[in-house]
Amino acid sequence: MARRGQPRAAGPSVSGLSTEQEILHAAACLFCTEGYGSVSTYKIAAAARVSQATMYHYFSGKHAILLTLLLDTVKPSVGFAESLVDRTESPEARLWALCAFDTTLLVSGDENLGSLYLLPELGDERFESFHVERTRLRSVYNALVTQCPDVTAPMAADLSDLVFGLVESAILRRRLDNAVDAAFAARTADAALRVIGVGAVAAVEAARAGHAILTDG
Amino acid sequence: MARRGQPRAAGPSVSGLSTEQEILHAAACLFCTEGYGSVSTYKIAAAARVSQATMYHYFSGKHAILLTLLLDTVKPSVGFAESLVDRTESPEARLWALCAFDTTLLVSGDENLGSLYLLPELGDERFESFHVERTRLRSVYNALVTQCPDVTAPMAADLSDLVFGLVESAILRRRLDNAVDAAFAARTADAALRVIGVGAVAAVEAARAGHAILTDG
DNA sequence: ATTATCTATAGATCTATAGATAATGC
DNA sequence: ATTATCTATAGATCTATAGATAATGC
Repeated sequence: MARRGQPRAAGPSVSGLSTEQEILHAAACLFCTEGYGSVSTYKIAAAARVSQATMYHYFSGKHAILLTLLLDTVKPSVGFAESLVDRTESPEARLWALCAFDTTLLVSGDENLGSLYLLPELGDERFESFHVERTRLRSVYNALVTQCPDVTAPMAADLSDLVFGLVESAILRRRLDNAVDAAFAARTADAALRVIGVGAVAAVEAARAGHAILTDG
Repeated sequence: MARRGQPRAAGPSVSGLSTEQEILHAAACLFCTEGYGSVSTYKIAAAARVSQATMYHYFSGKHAILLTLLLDTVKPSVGFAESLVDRTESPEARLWALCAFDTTLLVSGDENLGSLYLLPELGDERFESFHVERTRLRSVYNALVTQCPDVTAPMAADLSDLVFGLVESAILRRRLDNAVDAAFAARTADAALRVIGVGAVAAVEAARAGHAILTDG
């Protein structure tokens, strides 16, 4: 199973990751903690233990690395969100599940990958396809919030933005305090239902049904 | 009132701002939209219509510009927050006022200055004094949430982080949709009270009293 | 004399490519 | 032959400083 091509000067990957994965991992770590523009291709390559030129064998430039990371991070959320649209559980239960799912993604993993969503450099048009995915995700939040019986039509857009914001604030929280416990996602989802005005009794039932969506699949 | 020194080649400021203010304004705009590491001192100087070297007359480097912007932005929040600590209104009312005040600051002004809080580059030790101020602000959120009678002690830290996150999510919202109406801050403050479990009746009274704090001063 | 600005530039760094090298596959 | 990697480097860009210049203040 040995690979083709000149061997890496620094020796093979200890983690067993492919070179491409090692580059992505190193870049994710650096982009999240030091920023995009502040990190050079040289620095990424050094962290991935390859020469700077080797990066170009896998990616056309730094922007292509970031785009890959962004799409890999957002796509699971979009996939789960869109799978909820046609389910028969109540909108509150599905919203609970979506909030808990996304919060879990944001607070798990070695790096705080959600940080990538906050980079000002994402305004660059090269990252347009990421924004398309993110907008799809927001649309599902908006659809579920709108369907909740407690939500009146004029408030729906506003409340769905507040809920979306509450979930994404997990990114900010994690920066301050990397130790987030396992139940944090459930508490965030509970708080989301309170934000849209679901009463205490209905919220308990929605949380139960939402949790069931996550566990049965 | 003419100023000393060689005149600026590009002519005097049209806006009436001092050169130093023009540099800060240009840098704020660029840092928020393009990032910190991605913006060169040359680009800031060009936007401020001075030579790149002139920047160094006012600031020891790019980091000093960012630190000035950060402290100028966070200090009004800290000042207001700490003025609330010794007031006699209910903790819910004071929390409402703080959320509304901070949200208003985040959504007003030409630039989305709150974006600066999200830059990964803030991990650099040069920005430590900003983090000290931000921690003081968080402490007031935590103190007010803890004092609310609806909040049980084991939940207090978590709920105050959720509230703090909800307020800061105004930064993310504004990036998506710069047109935020005047009542958005009040709706965010209302949502914050729901997050910590204040009942509907008590929330109306807290919002009224909180609003009074903002208007009487 | 002091101040604010400018021009010029040295030295550092960064990106992207050209071309060599060392492995496997056929 | 193909692939993955390396070394070397051209050219672009960026930071920070040195030193000149053009205004006001005394």
